[in-house]
Amino acid sequence: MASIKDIAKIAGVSISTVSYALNGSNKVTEETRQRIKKIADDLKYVPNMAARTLKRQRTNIIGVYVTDYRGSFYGELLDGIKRGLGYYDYDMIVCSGSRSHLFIPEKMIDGAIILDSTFSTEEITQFADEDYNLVVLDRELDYSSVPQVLLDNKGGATLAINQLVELGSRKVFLITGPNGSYDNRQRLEASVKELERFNMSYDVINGNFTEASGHQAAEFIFSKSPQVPVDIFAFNDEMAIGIYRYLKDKPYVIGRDVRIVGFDNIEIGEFLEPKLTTISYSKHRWGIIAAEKMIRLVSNEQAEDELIYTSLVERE
Amino acid sequence: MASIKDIAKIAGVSISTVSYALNGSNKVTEETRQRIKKIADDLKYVPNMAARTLKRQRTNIIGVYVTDYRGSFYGELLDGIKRGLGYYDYDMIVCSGSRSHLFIPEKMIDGAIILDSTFSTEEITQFADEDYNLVVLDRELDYSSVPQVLLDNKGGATLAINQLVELGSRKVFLITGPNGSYDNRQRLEASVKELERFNMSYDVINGNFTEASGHQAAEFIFSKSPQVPVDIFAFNDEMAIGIYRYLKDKPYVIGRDVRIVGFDNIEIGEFLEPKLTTISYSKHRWGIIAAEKMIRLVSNEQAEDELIYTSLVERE
DNA sequence: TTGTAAGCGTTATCAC
DNA sequence: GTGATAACGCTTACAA
Repeated sequence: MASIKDIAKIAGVSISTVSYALNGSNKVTEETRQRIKKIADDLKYVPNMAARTLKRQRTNIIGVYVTDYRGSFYGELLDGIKRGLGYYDYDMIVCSGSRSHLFIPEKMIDGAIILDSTFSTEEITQFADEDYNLVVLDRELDYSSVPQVLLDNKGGATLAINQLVELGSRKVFLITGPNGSYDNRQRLEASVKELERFNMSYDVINGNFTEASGHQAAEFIFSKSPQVPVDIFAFNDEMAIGIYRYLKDKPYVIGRDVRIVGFDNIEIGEFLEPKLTTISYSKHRWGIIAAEKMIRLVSNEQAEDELIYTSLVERE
Repeated sequence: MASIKDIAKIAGVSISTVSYALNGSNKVTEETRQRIKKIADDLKYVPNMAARTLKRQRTNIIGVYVTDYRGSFYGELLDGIKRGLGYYDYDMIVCSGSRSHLFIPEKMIDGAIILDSTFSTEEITQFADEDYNLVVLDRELDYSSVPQVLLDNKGGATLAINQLVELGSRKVFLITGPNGSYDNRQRLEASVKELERFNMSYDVINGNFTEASGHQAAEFIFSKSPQVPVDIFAFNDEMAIGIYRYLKDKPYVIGRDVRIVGFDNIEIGEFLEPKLTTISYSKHRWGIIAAEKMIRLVSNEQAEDELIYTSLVERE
């Protein structure tokens, strides 16, 4: 509410003196600084963001865009980003929905970290052409100015297939995500490649990363009374959970008659019975690295693409 | 990048004409409006947020403050708030961490919806005194200008106890949240009151709403080889999950030897074996109502407190 | 119907 | 060391 004008009036100095005093310039005596700071505190002065931004042409805020707020997937990632940005005195806000895409050209934020399928790649490249600072976590882009921090989906899928191979699998059901998803395409490509290397047969069943689609896929598989053991690589854990749910009142025993590998290592997996074997990676680290890339961008430094490696979590 | 100045220059008009044309004022001919709009589009003009805010003195953005980003708890709530605000042309950003509290006095946001224990109640009342628009979801406050949208914790706790009573319970273990939590205190108070009404005995075991503390509580209870059935009211689902995990390799059978009621109805509950009985409420509706209160505030209308009612979800 | 100009709250450049 | 003052990009009352 109070502005530097008010402070200046009370202190009997000009507004520029107030500004200098408050911003720690050495152009003002220690004594006046103290006096002015005291008045500012008494008035509970806080600089107006809009005015400061208008002048400075930056906000020190980074926007993180997510597809939606649901799911236990984002929490750790956001924590990581926030931590990474905090080291460098940047604030973070989390946004979702296409209206908030406007924050970018409006210059409300100094940069955007994107894990949000409501951004079209075209939209992103347009922003990139206009020199906004962007980091993408959910797609490949042929834009050297937009660093990508991507999951090593191929490595993860290869690990998953190998695990099934080691268990003696002869045939694998692949339950995929939606076609539009970059992660899905990568996982599929690597899985097929690895399966063919071992000369194994496989069936591709289209899912869409939701628990419901996993349930459906299981229905499809088991309604044909397949030969046990049935081996399944679900391209994410949520779909694997759908399979668990389908099998709950069926005679098939998970771990013996059905072997499932998931992807993402979401929290629930550990509470399933039996615990879900899955492909894991550090979401926290993913966030920290994304933040680092963004910091480099706003500092006008070059930022390289980076891969987040995966590992197999073998459970029951 | 392009400003109305650029547009004015190209169109050969003054900046005010551009502003009028773009803001749909009827002070300019349809013809010039079209011409100017065309140029603006070509230049990909987007108004600068800081400048507009500085002039208008509002941002049309509401900040939602959460304690942290983890847990599957917030997703639906945020969805609800976003939906509720969207109806009225307000944007929403999600914030966490004490640094971002500054957004409020900086006037970066027109109001704050708070579900964030890092706000002290003193801080909130100070902001309220300075006439910022606040809605709280996580505490009681004697401030008529700050509407509260609270869970009916007492109703929920009463339901939980009644459920155990109906199952024939004689004694109940209450596993609480942290002392500082308003929700926890309410649940405890109502539970005790209800238990005493039925003349039942009970033990209070201090937890802190984390899964780990639920696990510990279970360890404490079962290490004393208690008389079965053991009846437990865990003040949230996460702690109930901790109990499940503890009991996994123990001889006690949940549903027969141990009966547990949780609180919150988080998603995981349905995948536990057996499914978790819990106290439920619509997080989505909670969010929508919180948004409505905020809209009333920014419209300078009176907003009443409101309670979000709970129900028992009886599972296995 | 269009243009001029003041003002929003800061920061920063220049005189003094 | 301090004070005027221009500038950031926009909206809007008023003048033309």
